[in-house]
Amino acid sequence: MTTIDDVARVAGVSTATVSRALRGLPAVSAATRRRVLAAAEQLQYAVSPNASRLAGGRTATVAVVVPWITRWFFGTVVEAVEDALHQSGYDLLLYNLGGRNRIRQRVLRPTSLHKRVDAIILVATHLRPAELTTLATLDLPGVTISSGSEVPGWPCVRIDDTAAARTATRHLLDLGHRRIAHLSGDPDELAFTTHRNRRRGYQEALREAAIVPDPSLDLETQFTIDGGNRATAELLSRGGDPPTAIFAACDEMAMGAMGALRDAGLRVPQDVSVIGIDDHDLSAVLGLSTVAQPAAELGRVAARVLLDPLGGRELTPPVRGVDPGPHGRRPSDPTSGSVILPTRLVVRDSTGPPRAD
Amino acid sequence: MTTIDDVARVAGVSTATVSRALRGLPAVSAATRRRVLAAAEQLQYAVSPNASRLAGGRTATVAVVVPWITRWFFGTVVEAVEDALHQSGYDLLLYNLGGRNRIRQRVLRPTSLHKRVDAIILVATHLRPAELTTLATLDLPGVTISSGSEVPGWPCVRIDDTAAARTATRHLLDLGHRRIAHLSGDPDELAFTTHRNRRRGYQEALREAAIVPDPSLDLETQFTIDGGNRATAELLSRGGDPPTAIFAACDEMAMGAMGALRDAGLRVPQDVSVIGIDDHDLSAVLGLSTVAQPAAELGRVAARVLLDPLGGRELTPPVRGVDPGPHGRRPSDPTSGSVILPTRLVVRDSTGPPRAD
DNA sequence: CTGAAAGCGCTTACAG
DNA sequence: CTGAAAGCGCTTACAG
Repeated sequence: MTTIDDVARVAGVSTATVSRALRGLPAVSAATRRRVLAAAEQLQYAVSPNASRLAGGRTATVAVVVPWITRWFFGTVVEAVEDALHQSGYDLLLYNLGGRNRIRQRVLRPTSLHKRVDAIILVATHLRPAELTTLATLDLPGVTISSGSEVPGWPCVRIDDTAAARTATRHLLDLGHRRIAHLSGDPDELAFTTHRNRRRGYQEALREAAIVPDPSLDLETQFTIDGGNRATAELLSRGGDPPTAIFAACDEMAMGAMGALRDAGLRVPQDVSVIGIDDHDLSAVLGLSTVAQPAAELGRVAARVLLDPLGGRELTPPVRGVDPGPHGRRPSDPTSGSVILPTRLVVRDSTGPPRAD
Repeated sequence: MTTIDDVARVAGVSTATVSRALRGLPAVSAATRRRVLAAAEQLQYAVSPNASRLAGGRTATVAVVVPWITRWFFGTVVEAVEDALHQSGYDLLLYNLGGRNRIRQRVLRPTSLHKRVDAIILVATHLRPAELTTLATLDLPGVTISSGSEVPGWPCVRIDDTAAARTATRHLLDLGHRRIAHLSGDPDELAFTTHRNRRRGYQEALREAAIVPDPSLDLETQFTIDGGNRATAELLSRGGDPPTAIFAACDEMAMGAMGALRDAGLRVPQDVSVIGIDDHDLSAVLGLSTVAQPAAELGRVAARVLLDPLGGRELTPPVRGVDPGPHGRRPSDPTSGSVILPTRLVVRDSTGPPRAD
């Protein structure tokens, strides 16, 4: 294996000079730099990340923690984050919680991320008190996306969930619907603040229309196609007065709802209207009305918010305490750098006026 | 930051003993081990991965290269691989090619993965000759999943694409269809051997039924919902004699096709039958008939095939050359360890007999 | 602009 | 079973 010593020998300089030349540091003459680069090229030299990181005191690695990489929102976020990190010279260490507690314990405990990453991106994950303490102990910079928990000192990049839900619900109200069901996430799911805020928006919109929310129309299930499917099937199996419209807290649940309606012989939107939140890839094809959220943009912005203070390739230690410096986050302003990105109502074929009968 | 020296001091032993005790090596007395573990616990000590890897000569990291993390198949594979790797103590370094050449160059060049990972998992990626040379130069163990290219010395975990396509097509033939269209992947896509094999299965099934494949019914597009949508729209816009059934090379394309058919006012399956390959999460909800492939199982098996010779947590250097040793792969048997997993026809509501007219 | 030397925090023969 | 010491391959003051 060729090392920095080999390059130094071939170029006729010291290893210190090789190190500087290869990293583009200023204190190297043009001629020397050329010789070093030529030697490195000739030897097909690649720096050892472990040696470099050990000596340099930084890992150039960011942990990305997501609940379920297979779901549209998280996959899209990770794709954007991966691109941004790699462009800035950072490695991406992926942790997929997947609802498994053993993974949670491995990731969210003091000894696992410690010394392993320079920063953390936490996507839609609700933290238990002990886990928050762990993160505080780690004392690493980080950013949350669609935060399930506020982490002190970490900015959060998100949409306004309450407003998005209100927009979706109001769209149904404007069409004339009065009995509007809501499919919400399981409170045990990882980011239940998302569910809570979307429910709040739903209820606010109803109340603004002088409708008292009917608890029997508000179902908790999984944030998945299958969850939406089962919840809707249950709603329909109850008998009584079914809703004329369904607001699902995400597009995947909305798709599941559409499937259940079809199975029950009901037409969308003639018999029941359906709207979600996301603008999933499939939504356009299925004609699903939705409130679009910019998942990729959330990832891009989060990476930028995180990396800017880190200084791109030149990591400076996270700033803490009394004097936060020019880029520092003030303890009194724990969400400095937080960003809320806009959503947009997209009306397609799955929503229409209720039947006249 | 607490180091191994701190633990050694508190436990009253040398750092060598701490190192051995913490890693569970046998040559430590029970009493000493207890003291060391207690000291480590008390100090909240976590080993520095970089120092450990530099000294130990292994990275305990596996690179996972996928074309598009946002697509169902790759997301599902990555989820399974991530679980298996983390359980075995390996980090997962994610590379999402995303059709971007700059990423390709960063990943698939000699200096990027070198010294950074112990092994590579390459998912459905077709390699150019120069990239194959690069991998040979890196001389790392690896495994391909749904291989786009045979990498010498790397086993491949996959389904039989030709057989899966034949099964799907035969299902349509058995229902009485004669004009069956095929939606295939773009030849520039990353894993075009997949497309080629699925086309072959389609054509073989037709020929077995004494039907000459009609090139005008065989469309190349992207392996996505949108690709299937546009290809189907084009098929329908041509006029003439439309197909009575569509075999899409993956479920996402099939979903796009269903959308285009709906937009054209055609019913599935009364007017046109549709079948895909995958068994995507959404397929059950949409009632899409398909040939199911075990994406998660492909990932699990690939991780096992890769990690078994690596010896789990105790990495031994990859075996090369004349004497491959007990776990080695013989140069004369480049795909030793390769696995083909079974697929399964799943008939739902999107396929039926052609119209009688 | 350049180099000698210390140091990053571990692991691993080697010796006992 | 345990320890002293060398070494992994870099980076970084420090000195010039």
